[in-house]
Amino acid sequence: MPRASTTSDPFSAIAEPRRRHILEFIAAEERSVNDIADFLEMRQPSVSKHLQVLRDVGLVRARRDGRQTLYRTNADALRTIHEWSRMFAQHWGGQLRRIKAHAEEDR
Amino acid sequence: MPRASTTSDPFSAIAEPRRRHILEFIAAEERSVNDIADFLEMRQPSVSKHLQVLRDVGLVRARRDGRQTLYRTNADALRTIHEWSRMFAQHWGGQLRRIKAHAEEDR
DNA sequence: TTGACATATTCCCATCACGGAATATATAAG
DNA sequence: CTTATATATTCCGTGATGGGAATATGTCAA
Repeated sequence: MPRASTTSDPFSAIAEPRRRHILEFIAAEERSVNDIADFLEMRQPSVSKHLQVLRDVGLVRARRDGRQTLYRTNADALRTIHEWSRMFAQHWGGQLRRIKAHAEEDR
Repeated sequence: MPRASTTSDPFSAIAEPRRRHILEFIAAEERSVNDIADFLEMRQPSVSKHLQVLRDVGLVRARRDGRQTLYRTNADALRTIHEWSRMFAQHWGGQLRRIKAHAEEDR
């Protein structure tokens, strides 16, 4: 049986490096499909398909602006992943101070 | 082209729900292969194969103890994922902000 | 309408991940 | 050494994945 469907699980969606790159690029501000394609040196159809996957799992949102479609991250969905990985924080190495600092941040 | 090899990237490794379950189960204390298989109701070879993947990307460590092999999480590796998802933290709770900012709905 | 631009979708295909079953290896006990 | 237990590995079949190419859809301007 193959991996969990990429269109039903944020963890699978970010398994693809290209999709992580897209998320990183649009994190600061919304971008059009071609902006993404140009910056990441990908073909437009490939970008559109990745964006569709990211939309299906709720990791990005889209907004029409004339002929363009602007995409932005839905950071709240990425929070799921952050929370999950946080489960292991108690075993992280490093100073207690750093762990405390993270605890404060996540509040 | 398929997804990035599951044996080279922690993000791909945790894309599989079973592997996340394994990580969750052994997070508290190290466990043997059969303990994992019993608890998660999986076949032993399947567990061994998933553990091998997790070892290859450094997410778990193994220790021989007689006939058993005890596995534990390498939480520092999971920290990579935590840090990556933290990149989007500045936009968390942004749902309300966005609703205020844009009256128009997505697409 | 026609044409240019922007994005989405469809089809094809090589690749690879997963589970199942069988088997191999390793360690301990008798 | 032989046997039982614990885990690892191999082989196979099925099915999802992502890129490429072509095409479709959508939007604006003249």
